[in-house]
Amino acid sequence: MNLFRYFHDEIVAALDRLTAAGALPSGLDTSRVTAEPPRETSHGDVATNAAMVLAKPAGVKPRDLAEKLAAELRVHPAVMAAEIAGPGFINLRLSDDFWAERLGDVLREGIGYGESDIGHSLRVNVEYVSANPTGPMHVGHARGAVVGDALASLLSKAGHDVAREYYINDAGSQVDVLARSVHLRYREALGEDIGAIPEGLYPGEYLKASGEELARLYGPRFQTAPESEWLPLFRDFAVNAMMGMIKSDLAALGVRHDVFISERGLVDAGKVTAAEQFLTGKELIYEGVLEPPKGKLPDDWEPRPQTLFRATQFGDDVDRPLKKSDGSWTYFASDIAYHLDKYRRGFNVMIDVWGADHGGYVKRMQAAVAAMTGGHGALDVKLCQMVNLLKGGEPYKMSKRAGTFVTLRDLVDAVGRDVVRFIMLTRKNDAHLDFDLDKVLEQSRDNPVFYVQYAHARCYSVMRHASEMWPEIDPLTLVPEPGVLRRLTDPAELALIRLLAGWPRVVESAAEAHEPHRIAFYLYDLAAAFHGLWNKGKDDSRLRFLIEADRELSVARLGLLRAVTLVIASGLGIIGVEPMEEMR
RNA sequence: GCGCCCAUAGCUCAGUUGGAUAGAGCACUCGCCUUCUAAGCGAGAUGUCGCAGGUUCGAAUCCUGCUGGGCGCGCCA
Repeated sequence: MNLFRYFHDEIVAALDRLTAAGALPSGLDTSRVTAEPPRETSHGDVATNAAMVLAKPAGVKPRDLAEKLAAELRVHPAVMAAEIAGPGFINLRLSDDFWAERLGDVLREGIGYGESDIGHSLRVNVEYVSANPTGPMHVGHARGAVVGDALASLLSKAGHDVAREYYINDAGSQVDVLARSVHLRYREALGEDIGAIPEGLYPGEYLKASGEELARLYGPRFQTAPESEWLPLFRDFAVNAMMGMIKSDLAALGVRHDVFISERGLVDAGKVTAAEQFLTGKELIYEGVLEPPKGKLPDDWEPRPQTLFRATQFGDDVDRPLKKSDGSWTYFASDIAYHLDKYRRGFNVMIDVWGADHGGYVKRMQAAVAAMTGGHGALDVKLCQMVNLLKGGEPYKMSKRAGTFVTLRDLVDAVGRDVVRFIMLTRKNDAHLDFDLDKVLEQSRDNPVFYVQYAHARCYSVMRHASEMWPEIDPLTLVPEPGVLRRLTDPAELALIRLLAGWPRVVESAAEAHEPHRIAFYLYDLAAAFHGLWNKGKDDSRLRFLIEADRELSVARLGLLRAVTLVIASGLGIIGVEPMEEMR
């Protein structure tokens, strides 16, 4: 239950009653009425702007409307007080019983607490990673991988039917370069001295294994053969090998995809041609010559007729080419086909997670989606900014001399999957992220991964103690009676309950905004509130969780602890991090 | 030159889709602390929300124009 959604509905119902009683004119638009947590907790539990938003259309003064609405809301059994404040806010204070019931919700619903149906099982397609199959993934890919994976989990939790996709760019010239690079390694494996890797080919050592494998499979058969005889064969082999490596790296990060779509597969199936014909049928394609970019003219620029898509009709700055001069499709053309394919597979909502260096590509893709779906499909692109690797506060130098760079696998091996995943969500996706290899392993409050994990582990520690103290109690399945939970009356305890009760709203709003980082920030806040309560117990022994002389109060507090573990585990589940029960 | 993203406390960043007196951590100052798990706790101070206009009951948030930084700009993906 999202209690703010609940009270929003209660407020609208109260307004309807006022309308029915003739106190308000009929036909008021209540779409701008909100029910939110007040910024200042001292203002109460739920604040609504209803009186301010409706005063003008209703032709009454905000405070007069607020008085009537507040009186109506006070009738609600959970509303202890409805106060009018500021320019016309109504602040609701909810009863302790109400909060005890919300805590009961957490305990009854367990790990599923916070799940929502706002997605209405609508299908959403999240495409992420989609790294070129030409080499191992680097640190930058890790961010997109985590953001996409967590976003997919988040949308799922919010009630969407989510597909996680990876688009394999295996049709462009880059994979031909890959094939040639592997052919060189193949000759090397056959005993040739290949010398330095020529400019323009991939120099990485990781291609040696593929070269050796091909040498075993084919012997010297293609050693001096013309390119046309081996290129497709070597290309497919190498792409497969690279995808195997990428999938294994992703598995190390705990990132998974439901579907892998091959660009070449789309081309071979004629889907790019079909997309072009579809757009041609809408008269959105023409042969034309583009203006050169102003200010910065490429050296070899010359006017050239091209097959262009009328992107400008859909908000882009210029029309965009679909074909290269050799007649093959541009990446854009096959990406249009890919997104049309997604749409035809039933995804009206598409989310792509890209690196920020692809930012200039967003408008044309959205233009294409708008054109192909007649405005019925929506594409949201999440651009992930760069990750700066640091060590001890200093930039972490990659060793170019050795030809190595920091791969995703290196990173996971160095600090662990869970750390990588959590840290990647400690900034919103469009902000630069500093990743300090030392700091993320620190055991301190500055390290959010540790701080959240430690809160979870501390709860388990107390629950273990409780089992020793009262062997008949199972803290892991405990659901205390409402009357017992009502014994939680300390302001710090109630604040923690309020935070827990806010979890469903966090899930919903983060899902609506497509912003998984909000989950990480919420978990940090929750951990801080829990640690704060713990620390109060140091000063005041009456606030310790377990009080041997008061079993009932201890049971209530064990319920609170269990709720904390459930919500933390639920949030970490979205991020893809394993909650720890012990941190020794 | 054009487009997109960003600009919030000394530092690193949140800011609930337009709400009330803009928050947290670090650093700083002053106290306390040897534990239900140690990786500390409490209190204090900190702002031209880049600048200038506009929209309205109300703007860090939306619009316009500047300034500064990042990314991109026809056959790479």
